[in-house]
Amino acid sequence: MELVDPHEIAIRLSRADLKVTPQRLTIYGELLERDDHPSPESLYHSVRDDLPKLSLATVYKTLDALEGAGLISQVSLPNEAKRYDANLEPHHHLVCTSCRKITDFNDKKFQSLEVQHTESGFRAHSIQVQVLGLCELCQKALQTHKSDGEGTMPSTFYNTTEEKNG
Amino acid sequence: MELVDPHEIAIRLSRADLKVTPQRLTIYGELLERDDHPSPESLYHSVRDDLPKLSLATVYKTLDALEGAGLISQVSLPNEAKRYDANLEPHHHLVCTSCRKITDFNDKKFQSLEVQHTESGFRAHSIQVQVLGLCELCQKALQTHKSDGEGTMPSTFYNTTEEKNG
DNA sequence: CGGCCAGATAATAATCATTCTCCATTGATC
DNA sequence: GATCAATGGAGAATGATTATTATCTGGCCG
Repeated sequence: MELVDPHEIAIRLSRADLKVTPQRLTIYGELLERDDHPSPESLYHSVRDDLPKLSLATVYKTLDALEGAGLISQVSLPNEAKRYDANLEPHHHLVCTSCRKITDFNDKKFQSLEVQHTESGFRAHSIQVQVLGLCELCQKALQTHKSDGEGTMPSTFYNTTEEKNG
Repeated sequence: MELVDPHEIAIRLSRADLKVTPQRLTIYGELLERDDHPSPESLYHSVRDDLPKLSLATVYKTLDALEGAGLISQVSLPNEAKRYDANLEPHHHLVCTSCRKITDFNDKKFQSLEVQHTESGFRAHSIQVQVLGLCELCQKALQTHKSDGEGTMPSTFYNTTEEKNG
């Protein structure tokens, strides 16, 4: 996603009043390099080459700290482990309901949505949009294996606000 | 939310090829009457007057079955238990980041969002919008207790796609 | 009417993600 | 170098959810 050198990462940590440690440099650096919105587990496995002694709990703590400091954010799906995102620019997500890949997604129409709603006294401060569907690979896979009875499709995932086109 | 008589509920279950049982009638009926998007736990407690022997696992299974049949949907928040919604009309949600109340939300601008995106081959089929902010009660509570250092605000909840107004 | 089958339910154990507890380590400051 | 606070590691504990297994219920066949 972004190529950020360790020094820059260190600066960001310091600015956020987080102590600069190898664990944080590595985990945050890894997250910055990836654009697949990894889970804590996934990050844990990714950085074990660099930090063989790292414990999973530390990954969780580090991600909590980074999120608390506003350096990263969560992009979580129902019925799944947390996923994290180091891209702080306002953007939304394409979510593949088959392989669950999450892709960043920018669109003027969505970008410009205002959140000044005061319905029933609610004061909005941000908005999240998730576009659900099938990524290119899963479309192909489903076409190829159509005779399998669509078994690749998870049975219960995201039923809210289906478009009514049928 | 809706007042649906047991007979109507029974019809819906039958149409969905679900056997009509007291548990399902009660749980689905309860969910239809509520507009707070309850969790399985919450539903479990709500219906214990009617079904004292009900087990929590049955609530989960019933909700799974109803969701699988397309009669209800999930509205889940990160770091929380599942929440369910019996309102199948296309709509979105206002989420209070303090008390986590979820309110249904309809807006033409959001309603009309098309999901014909084919970015990088992605085929969209539905869209979810969550508007995050503070409900009326929590706004008041925060104003009243301002001196408490905003302690009412959960530290980590939904950092994605903050509006940049400040 | 009594037994049988399928699906539904209850009770309980198991699983998974996540968090907590407790102690060791580190780094900054004196 | 000693001290204090923050951090990290190991593993236990927690909470939500799911799986397992046995029990129950209601329709159907004789």
